[in-house]
Amino acid sequence: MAAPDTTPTRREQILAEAARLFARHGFHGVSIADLGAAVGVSGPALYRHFPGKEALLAEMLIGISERLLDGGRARVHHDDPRDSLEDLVDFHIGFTTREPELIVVQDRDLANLPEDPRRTVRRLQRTYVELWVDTLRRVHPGVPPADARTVAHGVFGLLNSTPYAPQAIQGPARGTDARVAVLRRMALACLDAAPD
Amino acid sequence: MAAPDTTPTRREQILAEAARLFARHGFHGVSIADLGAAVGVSGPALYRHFPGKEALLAEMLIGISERLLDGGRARVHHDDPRDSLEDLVDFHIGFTTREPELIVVQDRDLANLPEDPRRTVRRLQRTYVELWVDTLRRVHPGVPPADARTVAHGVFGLLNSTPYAPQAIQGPARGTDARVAVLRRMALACLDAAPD
DNA sequence: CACGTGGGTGAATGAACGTTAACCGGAGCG
DNA sequence: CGCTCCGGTTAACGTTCATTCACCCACGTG
Repeated sequence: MAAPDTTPTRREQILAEAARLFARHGFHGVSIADLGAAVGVSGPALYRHFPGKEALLAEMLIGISERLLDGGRARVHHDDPRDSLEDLVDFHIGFTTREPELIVVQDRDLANLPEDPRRTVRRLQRTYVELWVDTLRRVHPGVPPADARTVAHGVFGLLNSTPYAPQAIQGPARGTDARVAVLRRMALACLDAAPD
Repeated sequence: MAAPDTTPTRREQILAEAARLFARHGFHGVSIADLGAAVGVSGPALYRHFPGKEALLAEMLIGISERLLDGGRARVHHDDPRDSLEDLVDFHIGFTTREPELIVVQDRDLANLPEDPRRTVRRLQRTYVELWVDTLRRVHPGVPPADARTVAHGVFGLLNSTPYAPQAIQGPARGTDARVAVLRRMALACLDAAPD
């Protein structure tokens, strides 16, 4: 494959900086002017790229949920559901380690979305959860759906704790590999704790 | 023991409503006027009880961290560290099920605190984490501190996922007991997954 | 009974912010 | 060359809010 375009478009720069800043200060803690400054333009220039601040957040959050859902779907097609489950874990861990800011924004600032995109995001999230629930129940058929949902939410909470680790909050760190290994083991242990 | 004073002071009413509203809409999503309305007075009346909006948040968050730390400390004095660990799990689950809004506010709105109280909260939180880390390492002496910290954060993420469960978001629900049981099993499984 | 104080009120103030308006320079192109 | 977008700029606007002011009522107490 050819080297992908290395220079991000202005639009992508803005979304990336917005993710960083929203993660650090919260949606309302970042002004349009701040965000402009972060990409080297000032204030109202952003309106050339997005219809407004909320629309920007909407695009970010919908993007995240879609990437999660798409990635998840791509990994549930193994013959052995156990393999699917492990792949889901690895995929999710990869996402949280590669883009901790997106994880933070996604569950911190959902409430700041207008009604309409919020429903979209929630629908996508629900579908992603169901992916896990179904796979889990294929591995452990005895588990009631409600419990499987509890397990799925719990495992997300567990894996999404990465961004709050002291080191992870600014830039990738030394101990990343060790943390990934520990999280992986914990997640699988949780998923196996489901039955009985 | 005598029945404790059943009528909360105005101050407590305000803190309770603030927790509810902040959890639902975020710190910046709730105006002083909203908050006043929620307790049946209007706007500036709150300044009779708190020096300002941020001070109110500070008191709430410091209160939460202190209650967690105190509760945690009260449970690590067993002879068998394994008992301490299980008590810590039960205590923490109790807190998250009894007061989901506080958990939400605590990790969503920490960033909205002024520098000074924020440091206080973080210090309290760190101490609470160390309580878990120490207890965990007493049970599994081989685990390196960094890994133990990863485990502790992960378990918090897991247990704190309760408030985001569809049912828990508004009022205590029917399936609470089942969820508690599942979470407990997962938490213990995580804690035992720590060593190799 | 006077009175101070605790807890309220509505109106005024001032800052921060999202958004819009008016204007502009340059790159591609007929 | 001249025109049209594209992506900037600064200044203005209007709202929303936290906070402060000036005033007020109702108690409990000396």
